[in-house]
Amino acid sequence: MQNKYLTIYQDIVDEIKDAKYKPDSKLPSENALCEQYCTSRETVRKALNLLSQNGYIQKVRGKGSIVLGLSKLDFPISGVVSFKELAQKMGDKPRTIVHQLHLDKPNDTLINHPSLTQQDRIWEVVRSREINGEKIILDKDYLLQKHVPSLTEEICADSIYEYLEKDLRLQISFAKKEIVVESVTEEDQCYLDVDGHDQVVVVRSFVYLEDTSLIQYTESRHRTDKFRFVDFARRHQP
Amino acid sequence: MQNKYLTIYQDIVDEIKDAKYKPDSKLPSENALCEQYCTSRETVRKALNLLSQNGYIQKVRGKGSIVLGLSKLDFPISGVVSFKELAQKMGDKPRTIVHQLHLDKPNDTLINHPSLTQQDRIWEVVRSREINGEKIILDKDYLLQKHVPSLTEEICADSIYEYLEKDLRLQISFAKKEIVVESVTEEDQCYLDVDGHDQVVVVRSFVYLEDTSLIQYTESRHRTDKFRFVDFARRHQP
DNA sequence: CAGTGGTCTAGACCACCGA
DNA sequence: CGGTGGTCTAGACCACTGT
Repeated sequence: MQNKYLTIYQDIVDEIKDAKYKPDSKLPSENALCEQYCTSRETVRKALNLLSQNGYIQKVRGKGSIVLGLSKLDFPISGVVSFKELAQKMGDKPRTIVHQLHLDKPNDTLINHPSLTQQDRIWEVVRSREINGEKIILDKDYLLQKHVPSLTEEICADSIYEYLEKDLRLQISFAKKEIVVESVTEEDQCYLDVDGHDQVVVVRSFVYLEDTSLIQYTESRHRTDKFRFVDFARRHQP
Repeated sequence: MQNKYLTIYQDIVDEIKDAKYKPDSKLPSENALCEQYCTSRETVRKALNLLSQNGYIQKVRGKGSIVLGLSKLDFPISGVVSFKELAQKMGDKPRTIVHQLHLDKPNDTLINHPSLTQQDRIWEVVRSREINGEKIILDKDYLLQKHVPSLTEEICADSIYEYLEKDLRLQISFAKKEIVVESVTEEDQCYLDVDGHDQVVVVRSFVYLEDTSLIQYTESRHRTDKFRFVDFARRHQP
């Protein structure tokens, strides 16, 4: 069995999704949940804080914990999510076309990164993502060979993330992400159905492992008319 | 004096910014911090968790807390941030031009929102934001009069957020945000220096108070060449 | 007022890491 | 092995909400 507080968290998430706790209604009080789960209050509070951070509830002092409308469900991208997870949520038939896959020296973007030395070799992967028959995303991935010794076309056509986490047992921890709009390049025109657009949305991410070492740099280029980024943001006081 | 754990948090943030704790070095252990701040371990851990959530450190079990490179400093937008806060970080001279300010019935976007009734009246504010002499952002704000009884041009030209939080003492709690790219409208051409662009980045936000009631809907329309969204995302396991 | 969530304490045991 | 962070407990006091 896993953590007690994660169990409670998952339990309540399920109950919210099953509408046993309805939006705008209140969760049982923390003390009540302590009894229900036979645990201490701090443990219950850990679970509730997770629920709050992930947008399921809102805690109000002196009143209780209010269940929010199901914000999470229509979150295409938020945090670090892979294309496969995303496509599955959208219920479409995704297709991935691998255009390039080879080892190379670090490029200009990576060469100065502190986690890298000149000797490091980088897997360079270029893929188009197709949804409903249209190539709307161009993904350029750069993976450090010291963390990912080998890589095949089959893996790239499926999901690199899944391979990293399930097979290599690597723990992705966090990512720094930038979203900007840029002009289409020749490469975009070659690998995307640009459909007359002259700009693309570019999402650049540096992805890190639990020990804070860089494992991947990604440039994800989206056709502007198909791009949507949804976020749930708490105003942090500190 | 404020919270003990917030004090510790702020203290360490300052020390990271002053380079007393350097990137890739380790923070003192939790037990050491307990002694240093004369407090219990859970309190220290609360502060460290905040640091971790905000991208200052990365905790590694069995090793310690590693100071990350200063990610937060070059974050133009992340979470809920006002234009004034943003402009100040960029060190530019911002200017706000108020084009419209009046009370009206809820529009199509708001009419079906659960926090609203047909009787509610909405402050409608249209403003251009100018940086370095160019009008690059068009902000369309809709504020619920039941939460914001009165509004003046002076307030809108300064900062609505500051007025809400400092004067009205309202606690902004969270926001649901969407980012998409759309074609420029006539209104954009009228109030923005579109400069030949035919698309804008649109950030739509629903802003909520601590009691989960809606206070504001905002449409922020950015010239694509000046838009940049930076995010620090942790992969959440649960 | 009683009940709620927010903070804090002083312990405990565990899993993990490095020497 | 000792030191680290991760989890958990059983209490305590506080600030806030409603009635």
